[in-house]
Amino acid sequence: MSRKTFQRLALDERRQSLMEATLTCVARHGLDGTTVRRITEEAGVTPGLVRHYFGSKDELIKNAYAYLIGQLTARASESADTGEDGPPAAQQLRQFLLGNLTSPNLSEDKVSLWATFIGQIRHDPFFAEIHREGYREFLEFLERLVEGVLIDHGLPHRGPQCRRHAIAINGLIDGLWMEGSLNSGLYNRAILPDLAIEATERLLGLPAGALGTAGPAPHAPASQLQEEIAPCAMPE
Amino acid sequence: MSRKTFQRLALDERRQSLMEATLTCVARHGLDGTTVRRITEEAGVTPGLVRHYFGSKDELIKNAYAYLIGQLTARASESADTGEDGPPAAQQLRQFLLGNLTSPNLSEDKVSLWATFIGQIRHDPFFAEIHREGYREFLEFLERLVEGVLIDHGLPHRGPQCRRHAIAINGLIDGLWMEGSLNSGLYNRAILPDLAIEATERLLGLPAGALGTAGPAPHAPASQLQEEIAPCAMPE
DNA sequence: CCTACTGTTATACGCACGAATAATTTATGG
DNA sequence: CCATAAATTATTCGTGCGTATAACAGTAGG
Repeated sequence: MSRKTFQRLALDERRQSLMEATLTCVARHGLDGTTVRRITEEAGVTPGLVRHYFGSKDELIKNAYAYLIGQLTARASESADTGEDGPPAAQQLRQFLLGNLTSPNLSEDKVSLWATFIGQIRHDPFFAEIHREGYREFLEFLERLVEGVLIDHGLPHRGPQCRRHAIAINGLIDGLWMEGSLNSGLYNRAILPDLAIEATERLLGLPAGALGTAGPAPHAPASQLQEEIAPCAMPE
Repeated sequence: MSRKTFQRLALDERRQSLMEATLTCVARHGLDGTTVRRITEEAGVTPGLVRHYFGSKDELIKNAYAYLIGQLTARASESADTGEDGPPAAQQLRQFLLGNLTSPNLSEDKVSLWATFIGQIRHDPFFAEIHREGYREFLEFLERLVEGVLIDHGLPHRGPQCRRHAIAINGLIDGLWMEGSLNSGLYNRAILPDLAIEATERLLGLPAGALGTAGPAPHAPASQLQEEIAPCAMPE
């Protein structure tokens, strides 16, 4: 009986591969269905490696959560490119909303993962800390976008007011993202981007169309209705 | 060694007691930490009863979820009493917002339970069905409230428009409810009710104060702050 | 080419789980 | 007050889990 042949991987590659396999398992089978054996099978290795790289299953799962949140917030921020000579604030905010309410962020997998881990916040301060950090980053980023838009429109933009607006818009995004990802079928979720943009304009007191209400995006073609694919897309 | 003395309970009482013990366990230990032995210990009975009343642990958990959602939606609807001679629509909507963004609905336990089960939707159509029904009920109720308010203010209230408004406000409530319940400490969650009311006024295009922005509720005293304080903890 | 190192596999152990079955107690109706 | 059914307990069984340990194999330096 011969041993399995294997490949030595760099430390970070192996760790990353195990974390991604973990997220795949949690998304596919839930936390309770995620076992060390399944994770390592998904990653194509044997169970012993979990101990070798993370010490325990719990540690692996915590690291996988931090990895996921890092990806989510990074992608959310990237969608609105705030460069030195970036687009005007209104368009940045618009892209931010779009980025959160279309594929790939609007995904049943992602919201499922996200919710599963939220359920752990109460039982382990580590999860709470990761969540808090991600939320803070998201909120502050949004607050800066809001401030820029208000300035451009000559509206009052003192600190507390911007923060209140950011909290409300963030709530709106979160709620729509969740229900849209779960896709209960009560409405076509393709309406969400427009709906969020219009709602944001009203929340900020902007004139209708200030964020470019019509159509999905300046450069994208009109047919966005096509259902996004990616049934089992792993976080890359 | 003598046997444990026990009490015969009516079928529904026993079932309910087991479902509540299940929710307690899930909230306290997560789904993966919820075992038949723990559930029945919490309920003060022996593990055999799970099989007797629900057939299996999985069935028990599904029933517990349905029970939870039933409670949540019922309480949400009750908070705005829509009787024959109930209060004006604006106050009903206001109470609805308040009911969802103050204790006891704004609770870490509840959002933790809720998220845990959301994570199961993808793996079992039963959970998806329960969620869909609860969401539909919530949304339709909200839509009716919105319609009433728009009519009272002489604003356009055709069907599609009301629905869009309801979707947005529902998203807002969901998002604020979640982050507020998790209480990451980035802001005092006592500001949420006012914030939501103001945001809803803007979303619907109502004049400021139309929903009664000042103070928590007509009958409640001004000091609502006394509850959980948790002042803005400064991360870093 | 050898040797030391460590990433990786293979195997085993102890434990807690869900479920099934048997024994016993409570309630009910004539 | 007894007989009978149903509710509840007590115990057992097999399984899969997380983890620990030892054997093996790929890799690098001399």
